[in-house]
This record gives sequence, C-alpha cells and structure tokens, in this order.
Amino acid sequence: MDPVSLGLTPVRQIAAHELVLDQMRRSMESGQFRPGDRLPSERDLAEMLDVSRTVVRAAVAVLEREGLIVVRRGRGGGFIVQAPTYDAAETRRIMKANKAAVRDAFDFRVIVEGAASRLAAERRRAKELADLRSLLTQMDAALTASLEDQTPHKVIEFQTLDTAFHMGIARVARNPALYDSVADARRRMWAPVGAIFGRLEENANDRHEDILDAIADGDGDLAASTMAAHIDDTRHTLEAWLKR
Amino acid sequence: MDPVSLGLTPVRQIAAHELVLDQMRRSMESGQFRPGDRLPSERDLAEMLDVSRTVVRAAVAVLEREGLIVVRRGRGGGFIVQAPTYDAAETRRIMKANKAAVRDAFDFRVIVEGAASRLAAERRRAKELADLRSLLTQMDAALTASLEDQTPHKVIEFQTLDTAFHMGIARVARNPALYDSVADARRRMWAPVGAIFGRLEENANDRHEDILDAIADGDGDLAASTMAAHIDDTRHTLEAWLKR
Amino acid sequence: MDPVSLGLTPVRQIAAHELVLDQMRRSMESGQFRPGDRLPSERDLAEMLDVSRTVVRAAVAVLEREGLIVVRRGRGGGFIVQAPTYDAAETRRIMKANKAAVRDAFDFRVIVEGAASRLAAERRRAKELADLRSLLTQMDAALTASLEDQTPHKVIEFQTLDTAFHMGIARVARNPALYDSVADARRRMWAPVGAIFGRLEENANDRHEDILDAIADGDGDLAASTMAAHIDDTRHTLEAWLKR
Amino acid sequence: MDPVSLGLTPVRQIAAHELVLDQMRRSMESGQFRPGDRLPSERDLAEMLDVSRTVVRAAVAVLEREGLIVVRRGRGGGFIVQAPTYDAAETRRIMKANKAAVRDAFDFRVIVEGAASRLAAERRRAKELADLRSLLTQMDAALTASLEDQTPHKVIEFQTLDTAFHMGIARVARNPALYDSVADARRRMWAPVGAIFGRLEENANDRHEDILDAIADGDGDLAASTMAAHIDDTRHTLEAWLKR
DNA sequence: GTGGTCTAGACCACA
DNA sequence: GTGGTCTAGACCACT
Repeated sequence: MDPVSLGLTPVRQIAAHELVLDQMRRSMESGQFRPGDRLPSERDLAEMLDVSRTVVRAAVAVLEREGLIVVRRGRGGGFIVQAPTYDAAETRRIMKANKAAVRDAFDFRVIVEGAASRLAAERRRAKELADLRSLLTQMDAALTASLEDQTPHKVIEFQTLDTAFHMGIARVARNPALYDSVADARRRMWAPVGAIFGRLEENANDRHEDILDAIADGDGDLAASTMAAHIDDTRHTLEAWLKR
Repeated sequence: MDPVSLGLTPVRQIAAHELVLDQMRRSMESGQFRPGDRLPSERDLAEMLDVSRTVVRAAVAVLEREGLIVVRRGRGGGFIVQAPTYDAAETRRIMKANKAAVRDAFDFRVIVEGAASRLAAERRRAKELADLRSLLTQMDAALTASLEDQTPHKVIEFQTLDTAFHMGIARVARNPALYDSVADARRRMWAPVGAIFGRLEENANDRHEDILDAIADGDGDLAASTMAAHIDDTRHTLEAWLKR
Repeated sequence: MDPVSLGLTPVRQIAAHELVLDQMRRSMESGQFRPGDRLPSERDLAEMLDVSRTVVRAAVAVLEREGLIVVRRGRGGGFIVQAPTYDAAETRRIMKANKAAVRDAFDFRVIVEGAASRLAAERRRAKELADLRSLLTQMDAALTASLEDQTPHKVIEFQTLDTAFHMGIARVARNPALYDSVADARRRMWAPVGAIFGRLEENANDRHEDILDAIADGDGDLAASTMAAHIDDTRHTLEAWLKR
Repeated sequence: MDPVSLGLTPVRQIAAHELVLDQMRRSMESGQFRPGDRLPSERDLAEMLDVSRTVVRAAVAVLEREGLIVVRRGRGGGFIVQAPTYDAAETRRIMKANKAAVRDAFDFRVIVEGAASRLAAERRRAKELADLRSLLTQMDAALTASLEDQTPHKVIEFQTLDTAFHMGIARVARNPALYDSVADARRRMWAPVGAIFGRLEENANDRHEDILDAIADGDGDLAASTMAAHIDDTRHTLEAWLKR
C-alpha cells in the first residue's frame, strides 16, 4: 500500500542572491521590465526585496555577466535591460526531447487558467474589465506594429501585454493558490516559447476578446472553454513549429 | 497599465533546518509516520534530506519541544512519533477568522483534484485501479473500527488512507505540476481539519467508491464532478462544524 | 570510623558550552565586561576559550535569551552587554531562606580575602600599589556621582571598581588557589547583593583606603584584620537590610 | 585600568569516564579503599556514580592497565585494589621544577586548614571530638606498626587516618566552601607526597594531639596556629627531602 | 569583519 | 547502532 509517498525529498537551501536573481529574471522575462528600461536603483531594489545591497549586487553581477542588463555609471545611469537572445534551434531540440513535459505543462495551463477564467467570470468588477479591455487594445496595436517591423522590441511588447492579460484574469479570480499556479504554469513554459513564436499568434487576440467577453457576461463555462481552446491553439502552433 | 504585477516581492532566505522541519512535520501530518512509529535515524534522515546531521538535529529539537516526537536514546532508541493534540477550539477560532482563505482552499481543491480525477479517468491502468480499490477496502475497515472504538489511532489510520487515496488519484493523472498542486492543496487544509472531524465523514467512502468507479469507466467528466461533490461535502461538514 | 567520606559522588559530565556559559556569565557579573561593552567576537572568544565557534554560539544563545546581552550584526556589531535586572524582593526572600549559607559565605570571604590581604602586604610591588590606588580614586568619583544621580550605571560602575579592587589584592597575593577562592567567594554572594545595596556602602572607600595603606606598609596583620572588618561591615549592612 | 582580569580561560570538557577515573583514584589514594579491598561491583559503581556501566568499565580498564587494581572473575571476584607504587625520583624531579607551586599549595593549606581549625574550635561537638580522638589512637597504632614492618599497607593506613583527621576538622568547621577548599588543597598536594614520606612524619601525631586539644578547649587562635605549625612541619620535611 | 548557518567527520555515552 | 556533542572549516548576509 504505498501508491502515495509524500516521502522526504532532499532539501536545498537557496542563497538570498539566487532568490533575488530569480525574481529579477522573472520580472524581465515576463515583461515587467523591458529592453531599454532602467531597473530600480540598487538601493530601491534592496529595499523592495528586503535584503542588503550586497545581495542585490551579487544578483546584478550575474545578470550583467549574462548580458541581460548593462550597467551604466554616473548620473542617469543604472541597470539597463537588454533584449535577451534565445537560441531557437536549441529550444526546439530541448522541447522535442521533452514532449511529455511540454504536454503536461499545457494540460496544467488549461486546468488552472480555465478555472481562473471561470472564477473570474463570477467575480469580475467593472474596473478590472476595463483594465483588461485596455490591454487588448494595446495588444492590437503592438501586433500591427510587429507585423510591419519585426523588431524584437515589438514582439516582446506583445508578449508582455499577453502575460499581463492572462495574469490579470488570474488576479480577478481572487484565489491566491490559483494565482500562484497560473504564474507557475506560465513561467514553466512561456518565457522561451513566447519569445520565439509569439509573432506567429496573429489571431491570438480574437481569442482574447472572446475570453474577455465571456468573463464580462459572467459566463463561467464559456470563459473556461474559450481559454482552454486558446491555450490549445498555442499548443498546436507549437507542435507544428516543432515538426517543421 | 499595471493590473498585473509579478512585481518584486520581499525575499526571505529559508534556513535548511526550517525546510527539514517542514518536511518532517508534513510527513507526520499526512500520515507518512504515525503515532508510535520510529522516524528514521538522524543519520538516515540526514542522508535522505541531503543535509548534515546538525541540520536534522535543529529540526528535531523543535519537534521535540513541540511534543510531536519523543527522543529515546541508546540502541533501539530514536525519535518516536507522538499523537498530535489538536486544539479544536483554537482551530475553529483560526478558521472563523480566515473564512475567505478556507473557501479559497476548498475552491482550489475542487479545481485541481477535479482535474486530476478527469485525467486519471483517461490514463488509469489496471494495477493502479486495483491499488486504489484496495485502499477503499482498508478505509471501510478503519471506518468501522473507528466508529466502534473512537481511538485517535483508528481515526488517524482513516485519515492516512484517505490521503493515500486522493494522492493516488493525483498520481494516476501523471502530471507533475498537478500532482504538486494537489499535495499542496491538501497540505494547506487537511492536516488540522482531518484530525478534528475525520471521524464525522462516515459516508465519505461512498463518494470515494463513486469516484473510483467513474475513473475505472474512463468517464472523466463524471469523475471530476463526483470528486468536486465529495470535496464540497467536506466543505459543508466543516462549515456546519464552524457554525455549531 | 567514618567521620570522613571523600566517597564516590555522582558524576556529571558538563558540556563545554555550559562551561563557556559559566565563564561568560562570571566575567559579566564580576564586572569584567560592563553594560554597554562589547564582548570579544565569537571567533576571539572561541580562541580564548579554546573551543569551536559552535560551542561559543551555544553559550551566547543562552545569554541572549536571558537578556544579558543583545546581538548586533554586521561590521561594528557583536555581543553587547546589557544591564542585568535584579529583583530585590526575590533576592531578599532567597537570602532570608538561606541565612546559614549567607553567614558561611561571609565567613569564607573573611578567611580568604583576609589571607589574601596579608600575603599581598608581603608581596606587593610599587606598580601594583599604584594601580590599586588609582582604583580608589575612580571609586571615589563613581561614589560621588552615584549619590547625585542614582543611575544604575553609576552604581554598577562602583560595583565593578570594587570588584576590581578586591580581586586586585587577591592577585597581588600571587597564590593561584587563593585567587580562585576569592573569586569564587565573591561570585557566590556579591553579584546580586552588590547591585542591590552597593549604593549604601557610602563609607566603603574609607576601609578600602585603610586596607591599601596597610598593604603598602607591609603590615600583613593589619591588612588582614582591616579587610575582615570591611567584609563584616558589608555583612552587617546586609543583615540590617534583610531585617528591614 | 586592568589590574584585574578574571579573564576567560580555556575550557576543557572532561569525559565522564575520566571523572569516574578521578573519583576512583582519589578514593583509593585517600584510603577510602585500601590494598586488598574489593571495590563495589561494576553495577553498583555505575549506580553510585550515576553513569552507565560502559563508563565505569572504561575507568576500570585504565586502573587495571595501571596496575592499581586487578580484576578477578567469577564468584567472589571483582576489582581488587593493589598497593600503588610511587616513583619517588620522578615525584622529586617534578616538585623541584615547581617550587613556587609547592610553596603556594602549602600556603593555601595553612590558610584554609588554619581557618578550619579556628572555626572548629568554636563549633565542635562532643561526639565529633570523640571521633577525632579515636582517629588519633588508631594513627598511633598504625604508626607503631609501620615503624616495625615498613609495609606499604601500614603506611597507607596511616595516611588514610591522617586524611580522615584533617578532613574531619574541616567538617566540624561546618562551612561548605571552606570544606571544599580544604579537600581541594589536600588533593593538590597530598596524594603523591604523603605516600612517599608519610612514614617520616613520626612525630606528626604529637601535633595532631595539640591541635585537637586546642579545638576541644575552644581556643581558636591556638588551634589555628598549631595547625599552621603542623603544616609547616610537613613543608619543611618535604623541603629537606627535596634537597637531599 | 561581524554574526548566521551549514558541512563533514569524529568521539562519546547510552542501552 | 542510537542520540549528544564537539571540531574545523567554509560560505554567506549584514553593516
């Protein structure tokens, strides 16, 4: 009778500067800070993260070495975010080798983002709907722009807005554990994938609009199923790209 | 435009002995180790958790101070798990003060355990079904016994089997992120609640049987909805107890 | 024929960190380190006491829990000695319940400090006399100050200087066993008593001067008897306070 | 201002079996157990000393290796005390190298044993005087015997009685700290010295009688000075032996 | 350059 | 073979 083993697993202590590094990396990946932006000052970061400057410096040093930021000194200086450079071929190779993991990640996104959409349909407020709606408009603009000049900048802008939209829905659902799960699910997959073929999702915004409409109508089932369909679209697009 | 902020949140470095403490507490709470059992030796725990004995000792010291274990020295000695004494009144007070959190926790359980049941219905294997079925039989026996002699031991045995059943389904779903979420959801709620009114769920096993049948039939929708109903039963039992 | 039994008494192994704790407590009680002072760093203490840092930490943890020191981190940090807070009523109660022990302690002080004074009178050196003389001056100043503003700080300063004077004489006697006995005798009694009614010994310094003069003159008998009289003064003051 | 330094001195943890070893050695040296005697059983020793048998065994093993006891097995067996063999030349060499320490030890004995005699003169009871008197008689007998046959056995018997006499006086003084100091002072010096030239103190018992008479008369000053003279006799005998 | 934590290894007392 | 304690050294975070 041991189908379950919540058994003891190795423990690993994580250095504070690694935790900071993670956070900074994520906020850059998820579009919190975008290429060209200036990060908060060392002092501000230290305060925001509730650590000493030493720790912030350690994290920043790594980011600089990786080329994700450059440090400019003097007045007007600071930490400037650089555009990341994903290696498409490498990503493809990794994904092909982990098909099951990719499938599981999408399944999980369908579950938690679907559920988030359903709850959001029950709990949405006018202000929140307006915020989400405004994101759609911005995404349209970014999408148009990115079709014209395929600059990484615009692609990333779209990706940022996309993340903002999905996380916004999760936030409206007002369930902390669920919100964390959504964030987690996106983190697992989206950063590398999004940057590569974000530009391909030309019709993504139509789905977005349908989801938001269902939420606005308070139709939880529809919201959930549309979100699921949207995520599955992405899944199929990715699969096609992998086969190419 | 900031409806979403995956923003920078304070970072807290968690000492290894705290992580170990967590793990040990959980494996005792979730029935991995039961009152009267002997935990693995310090040296074994250290190896299993991949930390030094010092760290294990720090955790053990806390558990001993809390009375969750007693230490026996010499050959044949070790750490003996004690029956925890939950303070029902205290638990009730806390839960009443955190109604929203309790609701969110149940909502989250419905989402992830429902989804797990659905996936399990698609992916179950004969051997796994047999294992789960055997758990039901054991639970029946434990339940009968616990109704006769309301010893804590039997109640805890039921709780352990219950956990084994739910986690077993999550495992059959074969999605790591989902499995983790289920484990997390149960941890958040079940340990204190289960110990208090686990004995009250006299008809819990009927639901369990329905869920397992639906999974065996490959009927994902039914499996999911029955699981949801089962969890909602618990929710209502708890709410009634809180109002009492 | 068994009026004497140096017989076998239970043996107790004393952990190194307890020994360290003792030493630290004593050096604080006896005024070696005074409120506001910084103790040597962990590393230095470890080296001085010839133990590992772990052991020092164990002792320090106790002192911190007891509030005898506070820990400041970072450069310039360290262990800062706090002013102890004696409970006069409690002390009085204890002393009343142990009158015989108090009498014995004073008797013992008379014996060993008297003998120390006699030996000191034979072995004193000019430099030592100057040092002791300088302590008298400082005590005068502290005494005047403490009469004006009865701050605990000044009282403790007097007490510290007093200890320094008495131990200084013991040191001049240059007999290790005797020195230890004097230290021991003072420890047993003086720390709690001194803090409580140290301020009352307004004329203590006159005796001190007489003692020192006798030592300087090389008059061992006079030194011993004056020291004995001085200690008896304290004894009487204490007895009066206990009867009050 | 640092004429005083109750400074921190190195700490050393003493293994339980060493403490046990010490105690056993002392009770044999001080005549508690004499050559030919059987020590209590391992089990009894363990209980008396409040340690495990393992620890007793460790101590016993050392004593056996040193030849201070022999182990006889089976019924009627046990640990049999052997006559110790001091190495006079070695002791002499050590003492010559530590003249100051020897002088200090004697000084300290004069102080504490003198004071003990004075207090004893004030506090003696008839029963106690009788006990002490009886010791004198036994010592006379032992002394006579030892002059005839210079067996180690008789010498040790004298030494044992001598210790009993001195410690008996300290006990009559009824001051715990003082009693400990006397025991300590004797321990420091007497064990090696006594065994070597104990036989030489042929007139020791005259002094003993004078001391006891003074105590019986309640003449504290005389008791103290006679005791001091007695100790100084020993000191001179030792010095003569060292010069020889 | 301070305290905070962990590691790897050792020896000990216990039963 | 268990827990109890110590050592020596290391890295880290804080200020």
